[in-house]
Amino acid sequence: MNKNFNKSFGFAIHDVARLLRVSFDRQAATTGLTRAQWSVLAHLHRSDGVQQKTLAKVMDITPITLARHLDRLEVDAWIERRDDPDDRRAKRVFLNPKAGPMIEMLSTLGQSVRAQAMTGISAQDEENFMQVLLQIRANLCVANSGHDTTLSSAN
Amino acid sequence: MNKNFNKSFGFAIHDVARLLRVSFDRQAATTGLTRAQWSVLAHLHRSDGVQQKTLAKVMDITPITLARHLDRLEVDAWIERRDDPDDRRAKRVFLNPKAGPMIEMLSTLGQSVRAQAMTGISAQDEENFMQVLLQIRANLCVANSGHDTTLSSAN
DNA sequence: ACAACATAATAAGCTAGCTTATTATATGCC
DNA sequence: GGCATATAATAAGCTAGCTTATTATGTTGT
Repeated sequence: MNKNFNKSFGFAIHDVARLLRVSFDRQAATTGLTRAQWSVLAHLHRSDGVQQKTLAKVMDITPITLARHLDRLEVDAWIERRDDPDDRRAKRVFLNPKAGPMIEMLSTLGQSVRAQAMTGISAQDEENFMQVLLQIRANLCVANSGHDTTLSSAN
Repeated sequence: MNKNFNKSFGFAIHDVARLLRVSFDRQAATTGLTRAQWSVLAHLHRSDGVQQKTLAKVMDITPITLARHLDRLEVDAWIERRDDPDDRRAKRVFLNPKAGPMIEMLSTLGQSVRAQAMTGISAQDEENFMQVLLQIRANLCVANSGHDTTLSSAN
C-alpha cells in the first residue's frame, strides 16, 4: 500500500510524459534532433513561412522557448528565418528542403513509440483514453485562462 | 483538419503534463515550493531516513536530479542529510518537523488541480483512464529496460 | 508630428530533467 | 594486505520549459 504516489494522476501523467520523451529522444539520438525540435519542423511542415509569434502560439510554448529551438535548427540549416516584408519587427520561418525526409523518419519513430506505449491496450480502450486525455487538456487550457483557444478548440 | 498534432498521443500527454505542472506551480507559488520539491517531501513522508540512492530510485529520477532538489530543500530546512552510519559514502535524508503541514497543504492543492482537470469526466471514465495510464507507464518502463521494477510493479 | 502605448523577437536567469565524469569509500580476489 | 572493480554522491554541461526585462518597430490619439 505504499505506492500511492505512483497511482496519483499528476505523478502518473508526469512519469508517462518523461518516459515518452526519453524513449523518443533515445531512438532519435542518431538524427541529432530532439523531440522538441522535430515538433517545430512538423508544425512548420503544415504552415511554412509563419511568424515566430504565430508558431509559438500554435505550439503553445513561449516565444523565447521557440526562438532557442530555431537558433539550433538554423545552425544546421533545417530552417531559415527571413525578415517579414510587412513588419520589420517580425521574422518568418521557412523549412529548408532537407527537412522533408527527416520529418517522415521522425514521424515513423513517433508511431513506433506510441505502439510500444499502447502494448496490450485494446483499440476501444485507447480511443476512450485519448478522448479523456483531450478533454483534460481542454479543461486545463481553460483553467490557465489567459491562453487562446488554439488547443481547447482542437478538433 | 490542421490540428493533427494536437490529437497525437505524444503531444497531448506532453501538453497535459506541462499544463498540470504550470497549474500546480502557480497555485503553490506562495509556498516557495515547486511540485518537484513537494514530491520529494511527500515521498520522504512515507520513507523517512532513506539513502539518496534509494529515494531517487523510488521517485524514478536520477540521483543527481534528486541531489539538487535536496540542496534547495536543505537550505530552507525542510529536510536534512545525515551521514549513513553503515556506509561512509552514503547519506540518509530526514524530514524536518516543519514539513508536515506543508505536505498536507500541497496534497490538498494537488487534489484541487486534479478536480479541475477532471471536470465533466464521469467517475467511470476517470477510472478507466487511470488504468490505461498506469498500463502505459508500465509499458514504457519495460521499454526503458535498464530500470528496476519499482514502477512497473506498482501494485 | 510626435508622444504614449503595444507588440515581435531576444536576453537573462530560474527549475527540472538528462548523460557523462569525478571523488571517496566498499568490496572482492589473489 | 593490497590492487581492481563497484557504488554513493556530486560536478559539469546539455535540452526544454518558464517568467521577467530589453530593444526595436508599429500603431494610435491628440
